[in-house]
Amino acid sequence: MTVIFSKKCEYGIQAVLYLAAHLFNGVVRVDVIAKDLNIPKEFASKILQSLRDHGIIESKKGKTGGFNLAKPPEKIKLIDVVEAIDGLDVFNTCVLGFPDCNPDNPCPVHDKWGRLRTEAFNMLSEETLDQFKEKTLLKIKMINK
Amino acid sequence: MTVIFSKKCEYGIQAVLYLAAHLFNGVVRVDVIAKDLNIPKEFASKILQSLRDHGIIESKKGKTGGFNLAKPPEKIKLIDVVEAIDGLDVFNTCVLGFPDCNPDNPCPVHDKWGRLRTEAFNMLSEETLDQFKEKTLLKIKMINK
DNA sequence: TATAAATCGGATTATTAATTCCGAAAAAAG
DNA sequence: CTTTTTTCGGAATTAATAATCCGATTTATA
Repeated sequence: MTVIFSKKCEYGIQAVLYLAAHLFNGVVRVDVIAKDLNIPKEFASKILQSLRDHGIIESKKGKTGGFNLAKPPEKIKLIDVVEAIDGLDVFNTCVLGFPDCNPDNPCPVHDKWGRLRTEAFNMLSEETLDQFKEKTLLKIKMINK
Repeated sequence: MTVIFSKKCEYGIQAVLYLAAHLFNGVVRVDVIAKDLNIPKEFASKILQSLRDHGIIESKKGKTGGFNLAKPPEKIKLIDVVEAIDGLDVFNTCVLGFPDCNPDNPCPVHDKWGRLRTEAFNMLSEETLDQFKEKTLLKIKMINK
């Protein structure tokens, strides 16, 4: 096994990209999102609720209910979703699991890995959701083909 | 939660680095390794057995038994340990969990992430265990201080 | 050859992550 | 105001990973 983000986080990112790409107007129902992204519906529901609690998306209840982004897509970054669901520990914890890995007491790969980690963090922090729209639409179109 | 390598793999890497740094001659007992690295003894035992099955380390049974590297440290890379325990899926699977993520059908971060992933793979493939000896010794000295 | 000290390996337990179930509450529409 | 359709939220279940237990086997040594 090897994971970078938890399933929750992966699905959360997918869902947020999805919502950013489906900004006509109004909300999208969980079952639609879940179907389009191949996410178990009830699981998607939980994840969306959690993203709502974190202020990234918002929900409308009742008939005609569903979810949409809480802010314009230019104001949301992938790192926000990661932070909300998995937290930012990957970017601070030793890859090799050594205790107290820090510049004064580094693990054998501390420096090299640190650089990679920073690049990864930047990658998730630099672009905003609107910049992923085209690619997201293309990808989603392919999922259920 | 967020993980890159499983605990098994983290501990496995630590143990292999440890053995490479403790190349006097002869084997090291599991309980010594486990104590020095703060790994639960029985768990360490299982992981070492698995690394032995993969030909990375070897074991000597009975009194005066223990473990040592199966090959000289110049011939072992960290990626070998990763491959043996977690496999190489992280380097081939979509970070965002999208299905069928490949150049023809890329996820929104496919290219950028691909580059990072390659760097990570190289980092684990370029250096051999002997090159980590000094750093490993320093680190281990600090763990139980 | 008996004893002590180690690994071996299979089974079990514990913990955490992933997923599902379901009744309650909300809101639109007939 | 009743029905329909949706989110809400808490509990339960399942699956995967992490960790432990323990008796059997191996080997050195007294």
